[in-house]
Amino acid sequence: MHPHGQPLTRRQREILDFLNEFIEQHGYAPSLEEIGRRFGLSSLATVHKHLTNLQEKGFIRRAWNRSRSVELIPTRVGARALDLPLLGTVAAGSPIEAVVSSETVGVPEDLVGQRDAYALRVHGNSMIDEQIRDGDIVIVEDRKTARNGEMVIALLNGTEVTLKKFYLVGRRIRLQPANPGVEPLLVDADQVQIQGVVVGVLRRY
Amino acid sequence: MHPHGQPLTRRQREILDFLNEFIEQHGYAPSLEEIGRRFGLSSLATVHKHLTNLQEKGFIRRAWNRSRSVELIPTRVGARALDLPLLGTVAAGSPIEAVVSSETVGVPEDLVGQRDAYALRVHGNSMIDEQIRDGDIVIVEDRKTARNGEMVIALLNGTEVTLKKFYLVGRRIRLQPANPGVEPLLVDADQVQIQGVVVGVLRRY
DNA sequence: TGATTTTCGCCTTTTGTTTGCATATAGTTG
DNA sequence: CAACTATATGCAAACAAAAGGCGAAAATCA
Repeated sequence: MHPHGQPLTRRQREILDFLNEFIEQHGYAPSLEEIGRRFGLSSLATVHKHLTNLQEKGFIRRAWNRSRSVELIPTRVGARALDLPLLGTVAAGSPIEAVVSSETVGVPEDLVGQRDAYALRVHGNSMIDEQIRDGDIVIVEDRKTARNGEMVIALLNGTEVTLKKFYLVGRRIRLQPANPGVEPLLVDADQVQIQGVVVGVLRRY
Repeated sequence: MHPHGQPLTRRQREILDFLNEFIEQHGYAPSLEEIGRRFGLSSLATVHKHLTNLQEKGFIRRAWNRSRSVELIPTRVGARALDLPLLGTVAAGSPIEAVVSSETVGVPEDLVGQRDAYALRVHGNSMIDEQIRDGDIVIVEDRKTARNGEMVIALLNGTEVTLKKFYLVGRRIRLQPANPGVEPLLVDADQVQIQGVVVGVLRRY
């Protein structure tokens, strides 16, 4: 459970939580006074002692006598991650907005196979019935073919790009929206081009 | 979160942010005077010292005595993934089944801070209203404290472990289930222990 | 030459460190 | 159990060093 050394006391845990939160928010560490104020401690010596304890237990690191120099010691890094390009935004029914920026998203490598893949940010709640919400990132495997039930990025008539579920019905293709209120599309196979298949979803809170 | 060397102070962070923003907008770096004007500094020596500090900490690079020569050192070297332990299965209302197996899950490092975290597999569809479905993996940051609206792993009376949304109401804590049909729990603060906060969701198709 | 950057003292504010003392609590041992 | 020990937690004050700041002069670049 704890990749670090010894277990923490309640107080130490609270302080560590605060450090984590503060650094996350501000981009720099709190001063001893700020820590003390947060916990109602009137003496900086107390805070200093706590930090020393956290350091000895291996949870933080400090430079000597340096302002705001506490650093959290990161958890072990093990697996590799792929840096997939974040190609744009997609919402059911509207075309992908291509993003010029070279934004990338770190993705665990076992989420995507050997093939090429990219990421799209989901816009709107139209896929909510597939448990995909606004802001989520979908991992798309770059494939031209799909199997029944897979969620695909489909290009219709060379213009419209949508995110729908894929079903092959005879010689036709049914594209089922995630939203049950919207009618499914039934089109000829040569009018739709599969751009990719959704293989994963990533959400951060 | 900081792939660079040493941590920054507040002022240094502000100046670095400004550099970042300025270069982004103009395509070239600001002069010392422009930096000083932005922060109300009347002496360029002050600005120069700040830049020197930022350089020593490895955040910027400068050419000697050349105008507007500050360059930002790219912040992310490469995407890594943490190998988080898959500690067990959780379903709202039922305790976590601890899994002894040393299964791990690759998680993009920017999904979790630098703090301890672990993963839980979600069982059942009781969290479906939070767009979390059966089989999803939630990333849990190991924290003892939570803020309102966060989804937490809560230990009740030392026995029952549930996944609920956290709200602090006066001296009490309201634990709101994801399923709207289930009544929220209102308990004293000392009867509930936060085991962690959900910071991300991972799904593969 | 003009616009910038560097360097040099000197100052104030912020921040971390240390020392001394006190209480609570948990674990250990006679 | 009582006594002992170690650790965690806390306060207050004194101290030292880093960070932040100033103005002016020197050095460079274009």
